[in-house]
Amino acid sequence: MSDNNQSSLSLDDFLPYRLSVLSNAVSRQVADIYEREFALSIWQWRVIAVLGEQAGMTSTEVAQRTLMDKPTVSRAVASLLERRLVERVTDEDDRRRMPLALTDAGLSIYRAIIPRALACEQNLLDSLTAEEIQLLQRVLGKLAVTVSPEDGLWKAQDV
Amino acid sequence: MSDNNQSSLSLDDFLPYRLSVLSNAVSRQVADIYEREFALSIWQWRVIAVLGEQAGMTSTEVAQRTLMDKPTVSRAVASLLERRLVERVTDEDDRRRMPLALTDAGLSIYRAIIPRALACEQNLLDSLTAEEIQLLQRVLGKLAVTVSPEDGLWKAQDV
DNA sequence: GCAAATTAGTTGCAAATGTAACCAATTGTC
DNA sequence: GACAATTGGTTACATTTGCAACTAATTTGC
Repeated sequence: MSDNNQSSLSLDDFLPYRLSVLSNAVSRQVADIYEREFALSIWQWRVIAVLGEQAGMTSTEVAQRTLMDKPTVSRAVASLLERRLVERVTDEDDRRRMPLALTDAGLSIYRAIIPRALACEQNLLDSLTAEEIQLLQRVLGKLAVTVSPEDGLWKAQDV
Repeated sequence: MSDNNQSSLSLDDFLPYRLSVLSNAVSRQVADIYEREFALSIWQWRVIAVLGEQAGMTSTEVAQRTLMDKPTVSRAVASLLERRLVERVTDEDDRRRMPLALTDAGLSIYRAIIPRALACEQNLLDSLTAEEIQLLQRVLGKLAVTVSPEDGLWKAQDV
């Protein structure tokens, strides 16, 4: 927070480190919800989250959307299929594509997690003023564009 | 960035997700420096970074400081010892403790990386105004306290 | 001053990752 | 319409990971 101008680096003041530390702490809080209560991995939760937002995505689309790599999506989907939280059909117009959707069970888990996750987020935001929140959102957007201008944002690891 | 009040969640607007995505993108940029040019893993780089800041720490202290777990530190230190970037002595007052320090080679790598890392950070900050930077620092601090009040901050994964 | 409990650090092992190789269906090109 | 190139998706394999068990040195309690 002090001198990040020339040749000295204090890890604690180093933005990438601070972001990482914060992001991980926040992720852990959210993870407690879906891991502990629903036995979902981060990846499984992400698949559910995007399918909840938009049904009918294929594995590849989920991967692009969430920045998971293909094998990770494949495995997450496999276990979700097994648990009957997700179902999959073959697109007859292009039989390589296999659009996914939440089952009723998957949807109800999705709906159970959402308010918890939002409450968790709200808990964080409650420590900030309205101006700070607004500015944080703007700054995160700006930084995201700066680091990966191509895709506008996106590059993740743990929700 | 829109409605995160009640029952709908847009992953893109979800703070934990945004933080994660951003943090990972930023980490990747920094990682390019120490991985590509110096063949250091994140863990190895972190050990070097803290020893560069404060020599004489033991593995356990490094672990606490950087939130790595003990085996990870142990392995990172082992490879750094092998590459003669770090040296280790046995504390004769407590022969379990083995304080670490950078060798000359380690120090010169440290010094080579620092300006690159800071430039990378600066590149990010350049997209923000002075007020935004100041406020970002404050907000990150507040959020860190909110997520993990005990240790004030700390919980990381990739620099 | 000795046994139990603690602490520093390492190692074993099982699970999670990611890269690359892979199969299958589709598209493009000639 | 056949063959190369592409794309959706899975599988194999080597590496990384993190927990738990372990050894060694030290401290505590009695």
